[in-house]
Amino acid sequence: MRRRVLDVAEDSFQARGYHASSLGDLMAAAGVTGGALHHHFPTKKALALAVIGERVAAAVEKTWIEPVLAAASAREGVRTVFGAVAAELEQQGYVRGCPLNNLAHELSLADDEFRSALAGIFAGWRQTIADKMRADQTNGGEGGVDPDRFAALAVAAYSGAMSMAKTSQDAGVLRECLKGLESVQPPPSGPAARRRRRVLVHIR
Amino acid sequence: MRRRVLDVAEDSFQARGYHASSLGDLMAAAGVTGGALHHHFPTKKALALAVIGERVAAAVEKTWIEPVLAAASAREGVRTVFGAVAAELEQQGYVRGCPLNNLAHELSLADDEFRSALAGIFAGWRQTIADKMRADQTNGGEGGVDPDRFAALAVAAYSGAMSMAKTSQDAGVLRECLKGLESVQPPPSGPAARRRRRVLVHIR
DNA sequence: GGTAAAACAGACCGGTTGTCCTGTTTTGTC
DNA sequence: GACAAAACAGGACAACCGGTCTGTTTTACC
Repeated sequence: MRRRVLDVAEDSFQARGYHASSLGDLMAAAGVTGGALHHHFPTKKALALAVIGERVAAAVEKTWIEPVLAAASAREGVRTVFGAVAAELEQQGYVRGCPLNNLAHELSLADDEFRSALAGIFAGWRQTIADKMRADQTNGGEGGVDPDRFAALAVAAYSGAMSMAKTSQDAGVLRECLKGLESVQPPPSGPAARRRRRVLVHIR
Repeated sequence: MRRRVLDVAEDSFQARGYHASSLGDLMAAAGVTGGALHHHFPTKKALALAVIGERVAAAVEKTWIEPVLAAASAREGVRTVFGAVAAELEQQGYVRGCPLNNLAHELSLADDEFRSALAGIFAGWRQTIADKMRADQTNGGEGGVDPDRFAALAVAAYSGAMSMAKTSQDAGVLRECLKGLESVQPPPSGPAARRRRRVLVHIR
């Protein structure tokens, strides 16, 4: 029963947002009475906090963290996720946006508990990519590019691309941004640049 | 009077969002009676449409379009805007996010009129950067990088960085992403590059 | 300075929202 | 099978929301 409420809430929060999702609608959609809902989630805020902590975090984990960790490199992981998400969106024909971003925009200024919960997910997401790239570098690959910088850019590009994709209802911008991300190379400054590039070619 | 309402609405929509801004609050904050408000904006939706068309578009124009057009190059324009916004946010000590993005997330799935109005602003923004870079290229500068690709990435990176900055209440990620963007270089040409690219595509 | 339209005032209403409260049923445990 | 705790049912309610309505005042123009 608790799970049913969470399912419906997760879906409705993404499709309509937090404020536009009334508890009445959620109750009807989940087939749950007011008493039952209030038992598991005393307030609407508690419900949202649960959705963020249990569902949104899990979605990021499944969509991003796991594929990145499983990939051959950070770069490859980013490429894989962008491609997979773009393909999924194109197949389903509409774009509802990134659950994390959607809630982050609506809630992070409204309440500090919301904000820190969402910020934690963002931080973990970035750190996974950065750590992965650091591992790549100690393994001899991926010269020059700053891991934290790359991770921040990858997450920002994804989030921003999803915003535009949602607004234009067209996933094409995701592919555009991925191609742009592919062009992120270590800055060709000084003689070190040539060496780096050689290394990059080498390991492939 | 109409201007006063728009001022207050613009501010409240950015600080609290559309749904969380009640007309009662807006009336009180603007010192306007219900009748006056209803005279200028028959519905709340009409008010939001006016805010988007007159204020949000103008904000993007002033923050992005004008500086980019005035800059020596598209790249330089992007650099300038990122720096200026980061500096402004750091000075004021809090982050309310990008007005366009905030409303885009909350409204683009709710109503198609909202959606297309917001999508138009996004499109104009991207096109300005892309056109600027095309001009750079015909003037001999900026080789290799695809203008549309760069524009999409710049806008996405900015939007996404603002999302994270808003969620973490820290503008630092903006500077990180700018540094990442600086590393966007035309893909190295030559046999080595071609080989690498082939491998990358193959993996997908 | 008369007049029509626009601008504004302020009360009002139906509907909805989130929350709370009192019972009833189910579950787990000795 | 007694019994306490958790799970659930369902109504009640006070606050609030957006929208509408009827008047009054200001403005613009001939």
